[in-house]
Amino acid sequence: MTKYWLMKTEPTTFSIDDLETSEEQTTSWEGVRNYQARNTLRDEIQVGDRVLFYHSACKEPAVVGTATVVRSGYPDIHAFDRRHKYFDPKSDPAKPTWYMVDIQLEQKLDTPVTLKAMRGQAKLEGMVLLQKGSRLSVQPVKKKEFDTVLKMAAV
DNA sequence: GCCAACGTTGGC
DNA sequence: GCCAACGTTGGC
Repeated sequence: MTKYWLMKTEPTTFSIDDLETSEEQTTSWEGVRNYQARNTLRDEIQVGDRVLFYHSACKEPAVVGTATVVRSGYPDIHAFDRRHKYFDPKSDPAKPTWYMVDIQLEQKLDTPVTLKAMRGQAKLEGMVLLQKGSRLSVQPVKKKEFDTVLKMAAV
């Protein structure tokens, strides 16, 4: 069954425009270094799942597009590369600590759904993103929440 | 740039 | 195993 997720990225690092201009509009989602998010990437996300693409730590935090999962969890090889910024000496290639998935752009929203707008929407009250101190970079979204966000974009 | 919230590290 | 110190996230 299709599941729904939200993935955060700082647009200065990797934005929706970067995804749009990627080959086949597809990218690997590497560099997640949080165990809870790792578990999600490794164990839960399946091909065909849908993703809200969220820009964080920027002028206007917002959901800016949607993506679909085209490859489920596999080891984050950047953790093994000594010179890479995502290198982690504790990750053993024989038993990787970190995982990634591949996502493909579905649509870039004409109207981003801002964090502010989402906070004003009663239907999104329970959304993980909106909880106090929520820092998870890969987080579950309910179907109803996913649909509500998309509806808000189509104004 | 500030700072609250959170996760991780490491001494004991 | 506790918990203080530290580093990071991310909204404002």
